Amino acid sequence: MAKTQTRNRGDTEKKIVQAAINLLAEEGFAALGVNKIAAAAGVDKQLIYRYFGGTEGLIEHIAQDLTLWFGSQPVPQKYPDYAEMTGALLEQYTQTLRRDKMLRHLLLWELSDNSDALKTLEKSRSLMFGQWFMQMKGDLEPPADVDAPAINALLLAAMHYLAIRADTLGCFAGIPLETPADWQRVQNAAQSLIQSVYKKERS
Amino acid sequence: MAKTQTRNRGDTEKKIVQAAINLLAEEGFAALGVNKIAAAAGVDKQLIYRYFGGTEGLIEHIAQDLTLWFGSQPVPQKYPDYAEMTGALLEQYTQTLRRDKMLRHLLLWELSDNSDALKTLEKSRSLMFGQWFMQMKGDLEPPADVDAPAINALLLAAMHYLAIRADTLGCFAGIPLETPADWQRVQNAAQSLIQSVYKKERS
DNA sequence: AATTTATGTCACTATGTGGTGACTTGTCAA
DNA sequence: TTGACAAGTCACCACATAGTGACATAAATT
Repeated sequence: MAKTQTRNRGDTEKKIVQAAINLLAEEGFAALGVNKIAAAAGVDKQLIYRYFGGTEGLIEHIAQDLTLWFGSQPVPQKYPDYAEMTGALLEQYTQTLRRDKMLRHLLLWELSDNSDALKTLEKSRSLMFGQWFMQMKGDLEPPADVDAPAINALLLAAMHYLAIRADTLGCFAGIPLETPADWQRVQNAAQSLIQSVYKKERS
Repeated sequence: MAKTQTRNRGDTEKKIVQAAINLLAEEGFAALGVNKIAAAAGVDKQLIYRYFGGTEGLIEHIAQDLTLWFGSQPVPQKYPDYAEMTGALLEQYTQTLRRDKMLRHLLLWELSDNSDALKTLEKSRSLMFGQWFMQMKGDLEPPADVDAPAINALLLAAMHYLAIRADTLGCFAGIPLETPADWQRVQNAAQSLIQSVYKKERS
């Protein structure tokens, strides 16, 4: 059989990182302490300090793993105009948001904590999102009389908030956020906003 | 001089509640522990257990104070149509959101915690907001072909997210959220969405 | 004035957290 | 085979948290 070592730094490092990611995905950032991570990894917490320099170092280390995690977005297509492209992007992104509990935990974490580790993590994630957007955008341009970046930010922000909120309250402003039908309604509302603001008049 | 008692349950109860509210306003819900509240109120924590039954009971007790706190919204006016009214409402609410750090802390708390106390707090706040909305709405009606409640929820959700996010990251999706000019841009984008979706065609 | 009630104070337990020094032991090279 | 270094283990510290029992004293009641 293969040479199985009882002591292997690389393996335990992976175990620690994986335990932290799982913990974040399942219980949220509040559970991300040295003790819990060590317990979840089946490892002494001393090793977290030795190999990563504590929780902060560990977070910085898993940042790249996380950004890669979210980098696996669907393939870009060609869209007829800016409105269609924005609509498709928002729809896709919202579905990802609804499926990936870890992403929601991460976004909530960004809202709650302002440590340096989180800032770098947000920065790289934001960068990767920007690249994805540019890829989908292609050479499409929004109408000159609307502030497309601000409008995109508004709609993304709304989806972020509603997705996080669905985990705890399950509704917002009288709009339920539980069933797929509930979310279809939200999606439709967002699409109507996009359509009307970008195609309000085709002179 | 007035009869000043050194021992007065009513006074210390008020001190405790006020300390909790101040703590929430300044440091957020993470600081809302029995120890910190007692220290801030200059009172032994034992009294918190005796009078309120611990932190949870205290939270339920201050819920009404908080809802009253946010109930002091500006006077409603008359607006020509639904779009104008919605726009004014969103603008007013966003300004409140930007000014009141405690409100932001409360909203973040609602996203992070799903205890029963928070649910009741959210419910009463939501109810009060609904009344305020109805008061501003009057007999105005949105166009029949748009899902106005969902659109309102989207825009409010966006503002919630951006307001909370401004406290930590200071920007979102490439849109800065620091200066009044930054926020004016966001407001303009929201207004353009409202205008276009409600007035897309006046056939 | 005496007594009872309730208000306030203190000390303490139990638990969890981040963090560190000292120790044993496996692994690999000389 | 032997020695050295790294990997892993354990015991501890200091601190903060929630929660409780026992006690002193001010205030109200008799």
